[in-house]
Amino acid sequence: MDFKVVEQDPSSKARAGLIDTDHGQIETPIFMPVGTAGTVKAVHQKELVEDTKAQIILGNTYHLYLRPGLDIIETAGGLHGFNHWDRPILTDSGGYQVYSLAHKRKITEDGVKFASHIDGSKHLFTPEKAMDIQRSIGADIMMAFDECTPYPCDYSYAKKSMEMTHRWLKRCCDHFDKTKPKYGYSQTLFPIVQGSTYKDLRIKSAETIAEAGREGNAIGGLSVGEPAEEMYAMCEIVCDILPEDKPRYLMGVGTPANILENIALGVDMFDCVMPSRNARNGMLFTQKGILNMRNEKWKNDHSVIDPDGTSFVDQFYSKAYLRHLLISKEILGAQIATLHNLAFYLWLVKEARKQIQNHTFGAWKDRMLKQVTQRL
RNA sequence: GGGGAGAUACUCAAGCGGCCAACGAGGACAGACUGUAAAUCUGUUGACUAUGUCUUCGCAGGUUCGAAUCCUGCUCUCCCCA
Repeated sequence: MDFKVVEQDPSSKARAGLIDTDHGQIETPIFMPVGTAGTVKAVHQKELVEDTKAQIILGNTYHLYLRPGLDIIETAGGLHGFNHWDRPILTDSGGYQVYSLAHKRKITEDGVKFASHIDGSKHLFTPEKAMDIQRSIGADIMMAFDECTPYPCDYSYAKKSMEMTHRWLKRCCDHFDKTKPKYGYSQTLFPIVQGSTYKDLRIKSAETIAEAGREGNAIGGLSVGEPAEEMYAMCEIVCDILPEDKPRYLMGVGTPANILENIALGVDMFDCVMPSRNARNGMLFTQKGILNMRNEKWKNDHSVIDPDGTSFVDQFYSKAYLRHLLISKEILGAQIATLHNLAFYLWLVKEARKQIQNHTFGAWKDRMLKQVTQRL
């Protein structure tokens, strides 16, 4: 993997960059749609490429390991061969499941024992195993195995957890470095900053992660319920420590406003289930604000979904029709809404990149922030 | 023509003397969702001059301190026999 900053915004720490992988180039800042189980829910690969303009998607170590299982993915030639996405893939390590499935797992120094959410079977995830699984999946960007701490999180726990995540990182790096890619293209490993909402812990963690000297760095443990201002504060501290010449990936973020604010702090990569999940639940994000498409006010509104939208669905279908589909729980409703939201998120980061290159990012960001947070 | 069963809020459907403005489901309406246990979850859903009052359980009477619940008549629906 290779990264270079191509333009620095003069009014903030925002930058436009390029990531090169063996599966192609990624223009940053970038939003990466989440495809946990090997699919970005409700969207075909063809639509993902041609309509949403996705450049890289996520997969999940925990979910894919449990189902369909690594033997099947390896036989297919890795996840790329399995789902026929031929662009870059990033896999989360299962660290988020340590948080989201907290009541189904037990943490020890060795690793995390999960009781499968599917059948209750027990599975021990260690840093080494997380590397092995991601090698088998064939992710272009692999994530270190960490503990995503909850919010609020008391200081002593946050510190202990962070220190363990750092020890796990060492094990991840060692194991990554002594194993090889399985499918003939290169893979890289991103370590993850933790430290909850504590400034000193975040500083310590960012320094540790920077010292690991990997090709890119991630910020985790945020957007877990803390106020946005705390997220920004932590992100700022961390971004200032993480090396400038490597991509910074803020995990699990966020709303359009969160993304703009964090781009301004120097973040290059984002992922979030929000555009896809909320789409399925009837929420549309647009330049002009947020629409709850299930609301009665759209019932007889036959104007196009989003006149500013870049997806074909935006001008092709009406609000009234989309509302009908969503209310009726018709599958097409989820598909249209997801296409719209992902296309919007990808437009947002692409436009941010353009504004950074034009040195107009600051004013544009302020204007967008006012708009995207509106409730329509 | 004879016999039987039933009519409950937008719909279906519990309740069968007081704990009933009435279980539950659907629908409708609103909200939540941030490295996806999520095409999921939560709340509201008779009216109002709203920590209380009023009007509701086919219609009209009656019994009772008290009725959606018991009695009488009527209207309508469904089933079986002729």
